[in-house]
Amino acid sequence: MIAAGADEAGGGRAGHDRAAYTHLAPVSTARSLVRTEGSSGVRHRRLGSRRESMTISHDIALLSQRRAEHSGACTAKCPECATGSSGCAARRPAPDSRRHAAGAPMKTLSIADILAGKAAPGDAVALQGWVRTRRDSKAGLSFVHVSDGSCFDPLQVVAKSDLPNYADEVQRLTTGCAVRVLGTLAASKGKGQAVELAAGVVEVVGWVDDPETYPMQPKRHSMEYLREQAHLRPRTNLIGAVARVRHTLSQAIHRYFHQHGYFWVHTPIITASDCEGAGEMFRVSTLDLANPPRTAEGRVDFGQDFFGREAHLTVSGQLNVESYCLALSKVYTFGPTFRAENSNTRRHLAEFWMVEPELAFADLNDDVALAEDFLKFIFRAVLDERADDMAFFAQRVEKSAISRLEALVEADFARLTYTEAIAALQKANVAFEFPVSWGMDLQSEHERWLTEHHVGRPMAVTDYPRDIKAFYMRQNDDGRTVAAMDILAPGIGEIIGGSQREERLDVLDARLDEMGLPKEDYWWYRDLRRFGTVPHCGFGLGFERAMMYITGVENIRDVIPFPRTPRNADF
RNA sequence: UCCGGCAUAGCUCAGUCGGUAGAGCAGGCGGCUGUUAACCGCCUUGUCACAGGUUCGAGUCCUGUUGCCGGAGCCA
Repeated sequence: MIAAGADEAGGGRAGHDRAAYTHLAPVSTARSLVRTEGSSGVRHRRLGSRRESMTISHDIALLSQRRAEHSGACTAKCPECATGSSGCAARRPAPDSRRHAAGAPMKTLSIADILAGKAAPGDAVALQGWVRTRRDSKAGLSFVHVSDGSCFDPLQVVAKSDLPNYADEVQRLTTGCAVRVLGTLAASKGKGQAVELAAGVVEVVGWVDDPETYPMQPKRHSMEYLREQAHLRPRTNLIGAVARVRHTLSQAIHRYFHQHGYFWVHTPIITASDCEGAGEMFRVSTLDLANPPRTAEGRVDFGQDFFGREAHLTVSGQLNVESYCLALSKVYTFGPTFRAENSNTRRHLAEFWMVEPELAFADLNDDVALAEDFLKFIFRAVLDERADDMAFFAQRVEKSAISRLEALVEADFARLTYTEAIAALQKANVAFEFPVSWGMDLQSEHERWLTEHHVGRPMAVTDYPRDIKAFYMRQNDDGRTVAAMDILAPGIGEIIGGSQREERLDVLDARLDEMGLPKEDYWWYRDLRRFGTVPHCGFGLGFERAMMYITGVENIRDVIPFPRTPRNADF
């Protein structure tokens, strides 16, 4: 589905055609490229001083001179160059380009800065980035789209044939070449962009070896192929946008908690604790696998291992963060977590990031309120700060990418107990694959129906049967449910799961016994209930799941830079 | 882990009933144009995933292996 069809030349690309525009998409998400009104004021702040302008002019002259010298040296060293061989290593200016850069005192502007109006037409500007496309005009100029990743849009460089290295280098630029361009920002004479850079100097910082086999060709690639080129795929439109949104979402998460008085607790990656619950864990060991020490019974003697006991990668920071919650009151953990489950689906990773806040002197109502406020804040931040990338997702990946986020941000979350939800599902005139009965866990189809059809907006389902939930969730007075909650959202289903924690030692112990969990393994967790216990609650948000929801990207492997899945830890 | 699908040029794919392989893009050369994934002409490129089997003959049919994808389970 991902790469159906081969009509890269034609139109009629559906919104779900994820591969089509991953690389060079001329998608115009640039709106007000340069604010003409008042832009001179901005310019003065950044580049307008006489001294800076002179520096830039000097820089251009300097680089021109060095370019000329360099070309001469190249020809002398390399007879092949004269024949026009493009693969000649000796002609490549890479070593010299360091000198060029070192000798350039001018401040380089990012494309994001330029498009934000920090330079105005007429300003001298230095730009550095990677070539997306080159289009030549025999009339004596080339159009080179350069991207530096600072924002979605590339900047068009107009290079004229009077450049000293025009025929020798500019016309040999291919997709992926790294360039540094000094020039003058100008209002574009063409359509499709408001401004462009009239090049005074085009310096090739890094050539592309063998352009024919450069993996990121200016065409559609399948998502599967891009995963195999994970080191180069950030140069595509899609993965670049994902990377920027990931950053913005991460920053928004930290900002939300910081602004609301939560402390970020760095819970451990390696855990020797046995009490993190079910789920296969990755073992951490320094033992010689071929010849491990054995106990008298013939078992592997982990007492001789690095930590003196078995150790694993964490599957959740929750239990650890609870201990800091019962001291700092409002805390959260945000880091990588690991599951060694052999689950190969589009929604699972062996290594993923999780956000887990924990709040003391608080109950399930506070938990739901926090989740709602938190989700609205972080989604709003992405909409506000990455409008360019979100426009791309809405245009090329998932039509409703923006609208459903806006709907969530505006919505008043509904609330339903599990028992009420089951009643509603049983009354629904819908043929569910899994029959509905009290005591069962809600399937994805049930969650989707509840949030999309029953209430038609984001919702919290609370108070689930105790028998289908974890040992640490607080038992309700009815004796058969626990104070757990899931946040469900249209278009995805469950996005957050949380609970009020069992703060009563006797109830917790009874629960541990019931589930056959050895109390001694939970000694420090139980201590928290012995020494100044308080009602507290928290929830977990899978960061990549949130990324999928935001971007509409269907496979979780494409919203994380280097995905780890069964049989795949390349890069 | 289970079920299903797929594997052909650097990339995206076509390949009919079994008869030794094709298009577009990329790349090269030329033309044309303030171009917009430009366009036009010509040219270059193959261990048909791997290992067996059936057959006069296998990209095509059969078996196995590996990898990838989707769904389920598990979950975030």
